[in-house]
This record gives sequence, C-alpha cells and structure tokens, in this order.
Amino acid sequence: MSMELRDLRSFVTVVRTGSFTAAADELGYTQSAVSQQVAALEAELGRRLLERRPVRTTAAGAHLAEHAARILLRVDVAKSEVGQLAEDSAELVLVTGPLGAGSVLALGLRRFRTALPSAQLTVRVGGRSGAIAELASGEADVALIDGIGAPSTALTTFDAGLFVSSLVSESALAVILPADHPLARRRTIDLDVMVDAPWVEAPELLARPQPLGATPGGPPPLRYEGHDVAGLLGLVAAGHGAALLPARVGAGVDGVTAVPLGRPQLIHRIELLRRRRTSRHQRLLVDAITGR
Amino acid sequence: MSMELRDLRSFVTVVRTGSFTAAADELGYTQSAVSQQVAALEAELGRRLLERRPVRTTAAGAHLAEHAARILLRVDVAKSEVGQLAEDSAELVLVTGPLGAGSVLALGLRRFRTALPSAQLTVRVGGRSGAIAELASGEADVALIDGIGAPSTALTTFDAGLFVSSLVSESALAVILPADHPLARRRTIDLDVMVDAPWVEAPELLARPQPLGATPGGPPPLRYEGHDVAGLLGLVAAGHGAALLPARVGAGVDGVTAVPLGRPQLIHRIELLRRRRTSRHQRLLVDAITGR
DNA sequence: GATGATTACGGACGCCGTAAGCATA
DNA sequence: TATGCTTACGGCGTCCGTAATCATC
Repeated sequence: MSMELRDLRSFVTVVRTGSFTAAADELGYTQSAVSQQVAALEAELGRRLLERRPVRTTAAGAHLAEHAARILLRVDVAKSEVGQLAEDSAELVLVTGPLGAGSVLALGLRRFRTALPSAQLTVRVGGRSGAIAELASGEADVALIDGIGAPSTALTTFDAGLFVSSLVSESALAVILPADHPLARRRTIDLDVMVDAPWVEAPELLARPQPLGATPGGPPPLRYEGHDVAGLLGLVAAGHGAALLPARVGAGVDGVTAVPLGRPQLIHRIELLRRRRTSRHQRLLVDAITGR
Repeated sequence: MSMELRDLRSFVTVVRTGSFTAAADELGYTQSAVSQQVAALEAELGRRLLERRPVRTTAAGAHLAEHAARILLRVDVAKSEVGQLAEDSAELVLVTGPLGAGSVLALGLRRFRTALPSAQLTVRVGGRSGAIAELASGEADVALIDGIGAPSTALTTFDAGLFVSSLVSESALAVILPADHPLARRRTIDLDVMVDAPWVEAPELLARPQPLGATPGGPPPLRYEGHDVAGLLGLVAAGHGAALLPARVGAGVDGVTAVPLGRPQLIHRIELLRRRRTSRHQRLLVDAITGR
C-alpha cells in the first residue's frame, strides 16, 4: 500500500506517452496492470492524478510527475554508479543531440584519440531526453546537451550531485528565414518583431526558448520531428515559417538566410554532462572535449 | 526483483542506525525482513553494500546510501506537496535547531503575529536532520537550519527544486574558552593555533566545520549530545575543551570567555528553508521572518 | 462501433514472520 | 556465551493477467 518505484515508473510513462496502453507496452505490462498501478497511487495520495480520455495530468499529477521523473533518474544513476564502481573501461560512449555533433566535437575527439588511441569510442546521436536517460543508466559515459539560454548561464540545473556539467561552447544564434523574406536583408532581427510571424518548431533538434512562447490566437507552429538540420531548413525555405538555430548551421545554405539574433541576447550553448563518479578514461574524454 | 523504495528505506535506516535490529524496530519489521531486503539489494546490484559485525558501508554502499537518502527525501516532498496542493492552512509549524530560536526568530515571529493574528503558529525545536525530514514530509511548513560556512555562501545545496532557502542571518563566530584559559585574553583567535587543543563537539547543536577535521593522533574530542547551549558552556567552563559558537550565545556567561574567531573567516549562518510549492500563509511567514 | 480505460476475479509470486543456524564480539 | 545477522520455510497478501464492463471519441 506504500508508494513504490514500480508505480511511479508506470505513472511517468503514462504521462510521457499520454496513454495507458502505450505505457503498458513500453514497460511490458498489460493495460490493466498500469491502470491498477495508477489507481493505487491515486488511492494512496487521495487525489486524482490523471484525467482520462484524453489522458492529461491534473495539477497534482503534474507535480508528482515532475518529482517522480527526478526520482527515477537518480535511481538509474545510483544503479549505474554502484555497478561501475572501480571499473575503468576503455570502451566509451558519447551521446549527443544533432547540433552537438559539429566541429566542436570533432576537434575534441581528435585530441582524445591522439592521447588514447587504444580506447574504443562510440558516438551516438539521438534526442536530448534520451541522452540524459542513457547517461543516467550508464549506457553512455558522457552526453553533449545543447539549448538556448542567456550567455554564461548553465542550461539546466539537475539535482545536486547527479551530474557535472562543463561548458563546451557558446555560439551566436540566428533567425533562419527564406532567402526572399522581407526581413532577410536586415543585419539583425529582434525576436519581438517576429512575435506574430509563423515559426517552425523542431523540438527534437533544439528546444524552443522561453521567450518564444506559444503564440495565443495565431496559427499553431508547424512541428518538425526530424533530427536533421537539412529537413528543417527545407521547411523554412519553403515558407512554412522561421526557425531559430545556431548561426553557423544556417549559413551558406541555398534558399535560406541566417540573420543574427538581436534582442533578447540569447546564445546557443553546448554543455558536456557526466555522472558524478567518473573513471579515469571518462575524465580523459571530458578533458579532451572541453580542452583541458 | 526490481529495486523498490521499501528496500532503499530499510537500507538507509540500517546505515544510519548502524544496526539491522535497530532499523527493523524503527520501521516495524523483523530483523529478518530487513536482512532479506538488504540482501535483495545486494543481489540486484551484484555488490556487497554493507560489512557486518560491525555494520559499516562498503564504498558501493556509501554511494547508494547517499543517493537513496536524496531519493527518499524527494519522495516525502512529493507526497506532502501533492497532499497539500491548494490547501492554505492557517496552522503553521516552524522547526528550528537550538541556535535558530534566538532573537532573530523572535523578531520575525512578532512581525508575523502582528500581520496575521488569526494564524496558529507552532515553533518546534529539534535536531537539524529531523528538521529537514519534517519539512520534507509536510509536518513542518518552514525550517530554520544553521551551520558554519564562508560568508555569503549558502549552507547546503539540496536537489534542484526540492527546497528554497533564504538567508536569515549571518553572525560572527567565537571560540568559547574557559575564563582562565591562557588564550582567553586575546582579541581574536585563529583556528590554527587551536589545532592541537581539545574541543568539545556538539553535533546536535552545531555541525563541526570542515576545517576542524578530526585531529589525528590527539585525543578524540568530547561529544556532547545535548540540545542546549548551557550544557555545552558548562563543559567548556569545566575545562573539557573549547567550542565554536555564535559569539552572542557565549558572551556574558560565567566561567567562559568568547574570543572572536580570526582566521579562517567563517560565520554562523541561519537559513530559512521551505518547500517549492508554498501556500499563501507559508509565504507570509517566510516574508515576516526574512523581513520582506 | 471501435478504441481504450476500468473493474472483477483468480492464480502465482513475493514478502515477511517464525524459528533454526551461524559468526563474531 | 550472548548478541546479532543469515538462512530455511511456510502462509498470507499483493500484484498482475484474463476477461468482461464501461466510457468516450
């Protein structure tokens, strides 16, 4: 009758997938089992956590989901940390989002491979949330995560002591427009002039910064769920809306123009995340990528 | 066969109490059950977590205990937060350590009682770790915690988003000596001149700062487990060793002298801790104590 | 009406208690 | 030798799956 991790795991999976059935499939349960687990949570807390059909969190459920996600993340870290204690494997895995895999990484990797040619390194490119989960569970040794933020401000504050992050790079952002867009000739563009303009969202590529909140009233932005920059740039060129990306990835591409962002002063930031307890090989990799 | 909170709770209790039997009593299990729970953890992780007779953590166990304690703390916070959502009780509980209950608190409480005479306020004085647990579980609304640290540096970094802390006061520290001690006439005392001198530890009263590490070789310091300042001062007056306390509590007491601390520059800091989600009454109490 | 969550019910497994075993102070 | 952790074993409770029910798109 007490709250257990099993129930929390099912609950957050339901919240994430938006479906009892999908959560059950993912976790290897039946729909019925997940339903009972969520019901048990609701019974214990004395509050409804989810609205059904469609499945959405209540206020209480949203708070619980937030806590539960952090709890489960730490459980994964604890497991992998205890499991890998005193190991120092030379097989390293680095996970990164699509935008982390650029020149910065290449330089760091060259340094690492020169310093430790015997180590076997795998670079895996995936989504952002998956990268953090892999880092937590020990499937990956380090993760490059990126996002938009104010200069010199860390991207995310994780639970104290869960991960250590180091700055890899901060680079300028640009508003990506069709080449024939009326604003394409500007030297810089402030976000507020774009407030009513259509955007193309690409959450798998780069999380939308807070200032670009959902535009109430206007048409919902187009969602692009691909992991590649080229596809997004194609949509921009075709006139489906503007995009906000690091200036370098939009420069010199046919059909689009990258206009440097004016105000607010936001930058694209790449951070290297690692677990608190690290092996010698892991530290060497981190040092190589961050440049000592 | 999967890791569950029940096992983690038993494990951390064993670690804290140093005994399977004590943990079982505290949790309402039999010794046998706790033994099986810990064994299950060890089996799943594939590592020995505890040495027995005497009970001590292995390296892996120490790491797990650290993670587990944070996990369980967040579980308590999640429960109480979800349970108290949208409630705005006028019955407030403030927990504080012995050193937080002084003049600073009195002033803030007067402000609060003037502003909200109808609210029922309880001030509970207890130990430091207990205060945090009560805050997490919702038994307390706010907690005053104190400790020794560098000026303008927060005392403890909790998991992101678990608690919010506000500075209540920073005050000078003094080395408390018997009145007839050779150093009692000094204007200030640096800690390094005391390195070989005997100390009286009072962990329930004030955690020992890092610079006062265990003096290897020398006699172990006397441990005073009382919660009152007077008892500690009595021991100091009787010549059992020196103590480090806020200057004001040692001033003007018979038999002892409070000599201001020179180097390193450390201060006594009091912070007000509250959960992330707070009710209106809770916020009013926080505002009153911190002085808006 | 189909998809999908809930409820009913039965079986199997897991968890904990009792009791015996064993190691260490 | 006594205290305290571990292991053996059995019963009870819990948890999940099957299947029927209910609700919503």
